[in-house]
Amino acid sequence: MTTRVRFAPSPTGYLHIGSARTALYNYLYAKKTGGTFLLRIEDTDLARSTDESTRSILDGLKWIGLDHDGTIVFQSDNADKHRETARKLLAEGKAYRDFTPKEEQTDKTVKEAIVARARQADKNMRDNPYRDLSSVESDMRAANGEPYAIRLKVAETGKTSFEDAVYGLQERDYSDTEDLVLLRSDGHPLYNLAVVCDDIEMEITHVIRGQDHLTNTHKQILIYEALDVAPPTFAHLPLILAPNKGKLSKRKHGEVVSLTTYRDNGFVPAAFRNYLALLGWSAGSGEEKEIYSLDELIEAFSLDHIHRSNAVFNFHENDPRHWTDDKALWMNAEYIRTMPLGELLPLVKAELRSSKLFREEYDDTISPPYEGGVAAASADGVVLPLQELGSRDWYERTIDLIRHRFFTLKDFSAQGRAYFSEDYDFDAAAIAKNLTKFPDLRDWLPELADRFEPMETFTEPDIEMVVKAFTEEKGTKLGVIMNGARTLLTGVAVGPSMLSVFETLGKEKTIMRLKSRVAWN
RNA sequence: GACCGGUUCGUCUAGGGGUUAGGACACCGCCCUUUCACGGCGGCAACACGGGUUCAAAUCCCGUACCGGUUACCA
Repeated sequence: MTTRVRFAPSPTGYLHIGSARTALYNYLYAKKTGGTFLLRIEDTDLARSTDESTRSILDGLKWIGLDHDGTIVFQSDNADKHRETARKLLAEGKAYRDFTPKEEQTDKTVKEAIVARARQADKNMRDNPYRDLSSVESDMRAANGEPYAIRLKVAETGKTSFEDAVYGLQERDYSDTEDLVLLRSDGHPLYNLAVVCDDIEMEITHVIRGQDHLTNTHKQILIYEALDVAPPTFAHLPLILAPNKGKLSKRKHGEVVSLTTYRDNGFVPAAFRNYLALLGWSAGSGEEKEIYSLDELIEAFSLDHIHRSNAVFNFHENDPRHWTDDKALWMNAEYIRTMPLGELLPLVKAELRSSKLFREEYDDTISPPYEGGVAAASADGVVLPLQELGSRDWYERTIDLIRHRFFTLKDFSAQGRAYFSEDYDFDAAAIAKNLTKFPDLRDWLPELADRFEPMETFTEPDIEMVVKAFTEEKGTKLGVIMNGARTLLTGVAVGPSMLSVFETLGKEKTIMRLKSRVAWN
């Protein structure tokens, strides 16, 4: 029997990172076992489900690279089958009609009711007066149009048990499980019924989902048993918690919990996927690897290395530099600086495009692509100065140069803006540290520009000679000139070797910016 | 309250009877250097607590504490 798993989100908001991780684990397990990864949208809560949420979930899955197999199942399409199943159970005497009038409740009153019920100890789960109503009377009252819900008739004694692939043997006494409602009095099928029916119909072999469903599982097993169908294997996942070890929610924690936030804030999908995979699972057995490609994850993944304890997602509110978990940020930086340039380029292109910094000549396909680390050369093997390279070569080499200190793709258009536009901002701290502190630079930098003017080849060795001679002449330190120039040329205090910056920007821009007075005012 | 889980550095984790308790992130220091959030080297830092079992417990058992989940005619 081949493995069939499903990811079954309810479209009541954006894709939560915890859900994204659940989807990832399902995907990894399917790929690992050569199985099928299905997608089911659990949209039976009509009041809260929205198409927009569905779209956002689909976008998120696509972004993080989890393509599902087969067509998407919308649970609401199966409502008739769910109702039929409930009626079948009723006809077989495994469920009963509950004529207790429905209480009108809001989310708030429900929570209050749960707390209130908690206070009454030793509640008997079988005290429903309609549980043992004769079928004759039940049928009669129903025929009279009296509204009723259908509840599963849970046996008086016994227990449900199953072997969870993560948490091991799970047992629950029937006396701890109520006669759960299968069908609402308005005919609407409820979650546990719908899930079981759909999982049976979709021939799901492994249910991999959050640990918050652990107790639901006992109810669902009861339904499987009533239906006389063997339940699938269950694997429950530890939860992802907020820094205070509480629930990670949109209400409380805002957009850090939404997958789309990471897409919109310059994350490399593979990096975030890698991070998520390691939050609740590890390869074990002394493996000290952190960076995993998708193929490596599939290769290493197994249910028995999923952790049992919840993990804290350690972001820092009100700290822009640590706005999300440090390890996620680090991993993203790691991907940006080490991934093959060819894979990074499309991501950077999208970022620069959205900031209107991308120019079509960067895409010029006439010149061969820059491969990273190797200087571009003309046909006869002579290394060409950068400014003589084609636009595409210049662009690709520049991206390769500046990516080493970037944390997100946003940095290419923010800190990296000066490489692509004349319209860039100056960091106040950088100006204070590298320019205003040395007033002489006000005259020296334009003067340095004059020294560059007559240069025929504007390459690193030549530039170095000119700058060094200039520094000695002025009797100052090389750092003063270099750092001042860096601030003026790029607007920021950090970046690659200054000689590469000069060469990358080219003679013309270098001269122009050195003479500019903008930063000084 | 009841039922069910969980507890190794600040965080993610390895280790599951004998280890100087390992790695990663963060933080700190040194080196490299014209700057730097790159790179190199190093440092700080953990087995929740109490009993037992055992020659030996972070590891097995029991209890306590704390944290989490569930307890809907929500999903």
